[in-house]
Amino acid sequence: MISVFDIIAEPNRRAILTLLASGERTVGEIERRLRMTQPAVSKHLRVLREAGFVEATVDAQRRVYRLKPEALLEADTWLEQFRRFWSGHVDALERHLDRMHHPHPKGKAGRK
Amino acid sequence: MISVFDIIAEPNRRAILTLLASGERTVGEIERRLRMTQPAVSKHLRVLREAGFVEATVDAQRRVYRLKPEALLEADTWLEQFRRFWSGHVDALERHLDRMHHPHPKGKAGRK
DNA sequence: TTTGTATATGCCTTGACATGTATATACTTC
DNA sequence: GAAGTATATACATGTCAAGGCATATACAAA
Repeated sequence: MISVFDIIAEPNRRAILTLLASGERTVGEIERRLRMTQPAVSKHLRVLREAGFVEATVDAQRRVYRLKPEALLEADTWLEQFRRFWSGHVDALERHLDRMHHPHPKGKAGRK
Repeated sequence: MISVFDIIAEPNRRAILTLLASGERTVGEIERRLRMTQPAVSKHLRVLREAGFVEATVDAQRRVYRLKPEALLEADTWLEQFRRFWSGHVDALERHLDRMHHPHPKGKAGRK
């Protein structure tokens, strides 16, 4: 089971996703737009397809690929836990950092 | 230059970031909480530190690590381009998917 | 049916990275 | 200073993924 994070770790894959965010494309279009070799594109598309990030419909010899944005939700959800740090005002961040600098009341590790 | 996406692609690294989101910790604390070996923790922390995701202060033999949340902003920013797909109402997504199904008025690729 | 176009796949090489074990370093306490 | 604690680093190893090239497959046009 490959994770969302593995998917978006690859730059070319991110580029493909970004491109598809603007509308569906054929393999050839992606190939030319992103200046990748055709096999490279096909392979990335396969990964993206099997992971549920894109889907394709057949048009004669062409395959038209289309984004399945829901798949990215998980990554966004994970980032949510950090969003509080930068969203809102700088103050919120500052207050937090401030808090971070004080010793937390956790179980003091050094048992010696 | 290692990217944000490479950083968060590693599960243990994500775990460390999540843990640090709740407050600063020493290496030993991380080690025990996440049940990783000490060298593993140190190595991931090194990567995180050099990439600007955490910082450490010295306390005798201990190093207290602390999150630098700003570093994650870039990932959040990248995801922003997809957020419109799922944010708001289902309608928004449906309308989009609908649009995606229609042939886009791009340069028809097949020049033959 | 031959030729061209569009996409997928197989094989191979290469490089990056995560981990484990062992060890070095620094500090502290006795 | 000797022994223990906390962390970093070196080295060796295994895994895995990305890319290149060649080729297979499917469809189309002539």
